[in-house]
This record gives sequence, C-alpha cells and structure tokens, in this order.
Amino acid sequence: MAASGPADDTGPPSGASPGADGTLRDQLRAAFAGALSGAAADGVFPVATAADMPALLDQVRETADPKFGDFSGTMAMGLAKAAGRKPRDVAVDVAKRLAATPGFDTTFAPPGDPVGPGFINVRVRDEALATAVSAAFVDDRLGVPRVARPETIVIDFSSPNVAKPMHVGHIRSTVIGDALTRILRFRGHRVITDNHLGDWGTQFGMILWGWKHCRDDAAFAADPTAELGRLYRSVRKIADAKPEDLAADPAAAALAARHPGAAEEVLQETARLHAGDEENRRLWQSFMPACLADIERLYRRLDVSFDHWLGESFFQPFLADVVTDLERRGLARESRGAVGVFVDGDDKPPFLVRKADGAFLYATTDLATIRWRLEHWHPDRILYVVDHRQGQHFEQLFKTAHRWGIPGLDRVALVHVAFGTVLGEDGKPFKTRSGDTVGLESLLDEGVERAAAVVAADEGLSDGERRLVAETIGIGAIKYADLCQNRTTDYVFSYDKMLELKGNTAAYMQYAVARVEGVFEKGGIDRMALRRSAPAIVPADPKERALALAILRFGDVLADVEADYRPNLLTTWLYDLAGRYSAFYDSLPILKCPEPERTSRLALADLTGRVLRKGLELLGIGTVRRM
RNA sequence: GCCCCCGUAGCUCAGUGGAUAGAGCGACGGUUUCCUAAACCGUAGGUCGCAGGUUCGAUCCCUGCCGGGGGUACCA
Repeated sequence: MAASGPADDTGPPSGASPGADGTLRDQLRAAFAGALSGAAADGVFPVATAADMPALLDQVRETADPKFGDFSGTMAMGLAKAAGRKPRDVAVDVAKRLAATPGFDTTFAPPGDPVGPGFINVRVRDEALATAVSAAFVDDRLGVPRVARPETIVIDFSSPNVAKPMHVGHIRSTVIGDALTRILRFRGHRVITDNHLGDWGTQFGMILWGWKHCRDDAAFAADPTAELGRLYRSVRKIADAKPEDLAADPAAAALAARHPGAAEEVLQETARLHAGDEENRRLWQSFMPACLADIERLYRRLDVSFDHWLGESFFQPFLADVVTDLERRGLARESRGAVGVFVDGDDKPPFLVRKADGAFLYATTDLATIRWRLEHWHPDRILYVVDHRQGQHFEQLFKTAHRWGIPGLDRVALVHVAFGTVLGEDGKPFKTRSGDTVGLESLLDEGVERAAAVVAADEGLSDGERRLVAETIGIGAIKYADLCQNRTTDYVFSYDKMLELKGNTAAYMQYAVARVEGVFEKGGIDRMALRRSAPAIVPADPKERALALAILRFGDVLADVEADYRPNLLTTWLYDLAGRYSAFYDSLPILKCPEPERTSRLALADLTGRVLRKGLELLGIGTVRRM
C-alpha cells in the first residue's frame, strides 16, 4: 500500500464551523471596513459610495516581510489627498479607530504607530493564531470558508474537435478548466461543466470527403481515430492547397491533382450533412462512437469529467432560428451573400452567422448555446476557457448576445478565460520533429515514462507501486507546469523542467506530502486518533508560526483565484507552503521532541499534509505516500 | 492598416499603485550520529524594452516609440 492514493483526509466530525467569521484576512478587512466607514461618517475623509469600500479593503494584504507584521493596510495614504491632510495623520486616525473596533483585539495585537508615510501594520496575536490553526485542524474544510452567496457557474472547456485525436493544444483548456471547476465547487458554487465538442463542423466535411475518396479500410478497422485523423489531415492539405504542404506530401499532391474541385466538394459534404443527407448522417453516426471512446479514455487518465457533453451537433436544430431571429430584430443582415451582425460598425468585419453557401458557423452555434444555457440552467456566469487567439470571436459573440436581448442575459457575466499558446523549446508552437502536432496520449506517455526513470531510484517500491507513482508524478508534472504559469502568457513545454524535483513543480509538492507521510509511518502514529483528540496546536517557533499563517491563507488564496480565474495563485501559494513546511521539518524535530510540543507539531504536520493534498486535488493532481 | 497580448537576472518565469523587485535552473559555498539530503541555508547576478506624463510614491496606470507574437468576412 506504500504508493497508494491519498490517506483518508476525513477528519472527525467538526462542531461549529471555525470559518464562520472568515479567514484572518476577512476578519481584518471587516475591522478595517468598520474603521473606515466610521472615519468617513465623521468627515475625516470622503468615501463617496459603499462601492468604494471593496477597493479600499483590497489594500489590506499580507506583508512581504514579517518584520512589518502579518498584514498591512495602505489605503490611508491614498485617502489623505481627498482628506486634505497628511497621509500619516490619516493613518493614525484609522489605526486608532481600528484598535477600537469591536472584536479586533481578540484576534489582532493593537497596531502601533503607522510606519513610513502611513503603513498600518497589524500582527496576529499568538493565542488567536493558535486557536485558528487548531480549529482548522478539526475542520473538514481545513479552515476554508464557503462563499456567502453561491452562484450558478457554467464552465465551457476542453471542447476538442472529435474528428482528430486530442493533441497538445487541448491540454491547457482541459487542465485549467478542470482546476477552476474544482476550486469554484470547493468554494461553494454550483458549477455546471459542459464539454462543447466540435462534432459537426467543416472538419466532418473533410472526413466525409476523405472517406469517400481515399479511405484505408484496414487502417480504420485497426485504429478508427488514427485513420480519421489521417483523412482529416490529408484532405485539409488538399482543400487548403498550399503549395508548400503539397510539395511535402506527394500522395496528397497526387490526390489534389485528380480532384481539382476538392475544396468545393468538401464544403458540399458538410452542407449535405447539415441538410440531413442520409448517407452522410449515417457515416457521421458511425464515426462518433470511436471518436468518443478515444477521448473518454484520455479524460479518465487525466481524471477529468464533465456534467454535460453538449456538442455542436446538439445545437444544430436551433441554428436556423438564431439567424432568422437576428434578422427579424434587425441585428443581422445580408452581406456579400453571407449573413452577419455588424457589431463594430459597417467598416469592420461582421460577426458572420451564416455563410454564403447557407452553412452555419461556430458563431451561430455559440449564440444558440448561450440561449439554451440561459433557458435551462439560469447561470450567473458562463466561463469560456479558450485559447487567447479567439479573443475577437468572444468580443463579438458577447456584444451580439447582449444586443440580441435574450431574457436574463443582462444579469449574466460572460467571461472569456483566455490562455496562451503552448510552445516548444525552440519558442515556436509545440510540434513533433516531423512538424505534426503532438498527440495528447503520447505526450502523457512520455511524461510518465520520464517520471518512471526518476522514481526508479527508490528501492523500497514494487513494480506495481512504481508504475502508479510514475503515472501520478508524470501526469501531475504536466498539469502543474501548465497551471503554475500565468495563464495569459504563452508557455514553453519542457519535460526536463516540469519533472525537476526541486523548484516550483508538482513533484516538489508531492515530495513534501510524502515526507509528512513518512513522519507518521516512522512514528507509528494513529492519525485518526490524533485528529479525534483535537489537540491544541501552539506555533511557538517562528518557523511554526510562518507555517501556520500560510495554512490559514488557504481560503484567501482560493478567493483570489476566483477573482481573476488564475490557478497559478494557488500553485504559488502551495509552493510557498511546501517550502515553509520543509524549513520547519528541517530545523525542528517532531517525533523526538518532548510533549506537549510533540503533539502540537504532529498535528501541524498532519494539517500541512492535508492542506497540501487538498490544494493539489483542487488542481486535479494526485499524491502518493512514498516516492 | 486596424485590434489584442507580451518585453523583468545568463535561461525559464513570478510579482504588486507602496517599504530593499522575487523564485527555479545554471554558477559558487555550507549543512547529514537526527522523522525521505528528491531537502535546507547562504553568495553572486537587475537602467523591470526606451522616452515622456499622472501620483506623496510607478516595474505596475496613461501617451508615444522600438522589438516579438497573435488575430483581422464566410475554419474552429
């Protein structure tokens, strides 16, 4: 069992939720809110509206350096201008009111005189820190509060084109979307995930045309998706008819020479499918099961699941009405034979909803999808986790949707959660040496294989355990590498970097978890008994204190992730947390230390392990007991 | 042409209207009778692309320029 999955993290039934007052930061912000509104009421400075308050409270943050305390408020300096007073005087006033806020002094030490131009520095009382971290220890939610107002949030992510094998281009949407799903759910929102499959577009015209002109039945029988992928790629070359592509592929060039009208015919195949042509419909239905089986296998391996798989084909029956409705409302009009909405004026490219040949586009489908989701799910938000290159599409889509006047749309936030491109180590889009896109499956295989080579160094593991560890480390490394970078920037895909066992990688966090496991295994400690006993954790040493403070930020970090849909804030914090644990573990004995410190430290270690594991779980990353 | 994103240490990248701009890799040095040293601690390394502006304070906000990437009417 050494390398089995995570230990049972279910704590003993906890009593009243310790997170009821929110995190330490929440509590301090509440106190600041009281102090600031009091000062505003007394005319110390004008706070124009209640809407100004959140921005002011955002300026209550963790300090960069412990010598300035645990938190600091910097809003007084900004307010001084409006007050017509010296920043420092305003800060003194706010600090005085802060200290007098009911309940403030049970958790925080009285703020001293403001420092520098007007920093109000606050330190958490040692007793309050001990109480809070001890409460987190017996809390199923590890001290993380639920959101006050849960929302219904639709997350649209992954959405592969089923006509070809999933490739490296799908990984970011899938991994980021899944992490956001897990995080928002844990926060207490109602999340509906929808895999909006590309199962109906022009790509099927290519496959249908290829099937009719150049299929390889034996290859299809052996590996259906590989053959469909081959058909897609070669027909695309023929249809695009780029000289350099054809020069590199004599077979495609020969086919193109025999079928000069191929590009046109491909579009006709698509149109026939959409029009309900019996043969094309039958072929489409015969292709789908193999396509889906392939994709599902990959999702299982990635531990990603969806509530719905409403692909383009599902919305097909609604498309004609979308166009006529837009036309009837005077939003869409004919132009160069096509129909589009001129969202940015007549001189800018319109948002096309029907092509000149009568076929619909993904713009049409996306509009139909928005309407369907509003009618059936009544979401507060819809998130689209999609490549940043589609930014213009979403701008136009959102503008059109809002003008369309779908009931309820004015209350829905439509958000394009954009992310950058995956690049190879040469700085160009990640491709194989032969220039093809890298298949997702082979990508995962290589990651696992490389992880196995590293894990092999541990002699205490059986072959089966090693395989499991390698799978967990390898997949975790790939996911983490994707999540730990700011999602808006392109990132360079490097197995060597993501599988480093030090630095900001999944393996470093997984290793920290394994070291926690090691303590309890070595000491023969009954963790469930420890948890039931609800011991007092007393962070006496500065390293324990730093660790405890980081643990208690978990809820803050998840709130910050939600605010900007940025999972990398969670990875940064996990890395910081693991580092603080390592520093604690390295310098302070746990098993060999006398009571009552021993139990306190054991509890702190156990809590750290659970928090790290939970944090990784929220990223979709697993852990092992030994590695 | 127009629109969007990016430019931070040798490399890969964080970062925020605030206090001395951080981390990993790479380089150099230290720590092991002790719970996983796959760790920890330290040193070196920066005109935060350039120039203006706003501000008590700008790497962050605004404008211009330079450089890189992406998008830009019937693919998604």
